[in-house]
Amino acid sequence: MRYKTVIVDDHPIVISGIAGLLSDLENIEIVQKFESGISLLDYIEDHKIDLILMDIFLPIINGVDLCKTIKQKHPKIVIIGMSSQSERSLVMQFIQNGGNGYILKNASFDEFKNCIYKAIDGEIVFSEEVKTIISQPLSEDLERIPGLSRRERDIALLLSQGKSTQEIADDLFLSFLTVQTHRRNILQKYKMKNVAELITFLLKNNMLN
Amino acid sequence: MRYKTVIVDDHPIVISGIAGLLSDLENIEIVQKFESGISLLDYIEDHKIDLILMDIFLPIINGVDLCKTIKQKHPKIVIIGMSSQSERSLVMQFIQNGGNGYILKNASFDEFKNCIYKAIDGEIVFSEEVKTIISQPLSEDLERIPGLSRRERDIALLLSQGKSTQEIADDLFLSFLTVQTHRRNILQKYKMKNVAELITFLLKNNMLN
DNA sequence: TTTTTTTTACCTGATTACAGGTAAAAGAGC
DNA sequence: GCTCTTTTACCTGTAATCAGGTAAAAAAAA
Repeated sequence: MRYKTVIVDDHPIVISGIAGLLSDLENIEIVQKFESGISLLDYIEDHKIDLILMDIFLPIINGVDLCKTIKQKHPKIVIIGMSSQSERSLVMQFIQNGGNGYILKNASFDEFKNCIYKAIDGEIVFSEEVKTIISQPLSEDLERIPGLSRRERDIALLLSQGKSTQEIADDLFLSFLTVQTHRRNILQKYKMKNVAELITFLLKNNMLN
Repeated sequence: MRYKTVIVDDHPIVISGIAGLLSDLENIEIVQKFESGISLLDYIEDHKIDLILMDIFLPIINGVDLCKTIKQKHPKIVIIGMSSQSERSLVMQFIQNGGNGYILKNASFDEFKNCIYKAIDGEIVFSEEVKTIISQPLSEDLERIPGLSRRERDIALLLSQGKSTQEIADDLFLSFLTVQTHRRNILQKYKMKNVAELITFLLKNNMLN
């Protein structure tokens, strides 16, 4: 049996690179290439597909949402995500939305081939560098940081827009004193001296938006 | 004459994609492929090269510095930069350091071919999307933003670390009042209400570090 | 249901930031 | 030389933040 495979990437060069790589694999058949997720969604309704290799950073619709949409209707299709750089949270998000694996584009040809074969066999696969990314920071980066509550995030966002305590209170229909308490709690939670340090911290850790 | 060409990219897939593309061009001969700039610098001393296609985001040494180094010793080599996303300032920097062109990786095969041919003929070339990037934002993004002076950047950096006016004054051996003046000037320059808004602005525009 | 977290709210005092105006010395550019 | 920008510095007053303690609804989790 030959696995009907499609490639989704907004870089023509990358598509041709992957296509060249996959042409070595006998039981993989490339049936189509796409530069956006929209065109893939059209195609998928009328054609049988077994395997999808997709870039995560795509125009219009991103890889995570694309994966989720496809998996809802076609759970049997094996989907492998790719990107140049990667963050732990992004990889986890992709897997939680049904992805069968994640490969960094700096992976070697052998890594690519191994991952694809294992994914077809039903395994969840990661390229080497992805493995180190998702295993290491678990103890320090994500578990150490408590995370903002909904209200705290609202207030932090308004703080980053330069609003004063009074303005935030007016915006959220709260008492001045309530907002003041939230401010203090946020600062204490991360042991920050003032909003300046807090916002630097929040922005660098992508905790706003 | 066949142009001796090397490709530098830390993604094996991209290398093979470009190699596949260039194999169609009769007067281009790919003599070597590299995953980092260091190995290229070694190679270049002992071998004749006419054309280099290089990724800008490389490990250890970045594309801009690599281009500068090569051009100092070998000004006749034609160097074309590539990247996935691009900022205006980065493209300009690359050209100012001797680059002969810049192509976004989402360019079509035809764009790639055209750019390479024109670059060989001595032109400075850009792919379509790069052209729009470097022409459009001139009036709003870059010229509108005055930029921080050295001292202002020092102070802004310490502010982002949560330091108070007095602490900054102590750190930089300045009067409290001097730092206060700088703070006000920075806020006025960008019409920001307070440090919170300022730091959001500076970080989002990569104006710190 | 009980427990924990979140959200709401108040009081006080010390510290700091912000807005206004002013100005001289040093350096860069023409 | 002159001009513009930058860096340095001072004074005053108002407004806002920060740190301390306290506490009761409301919501979420156990």
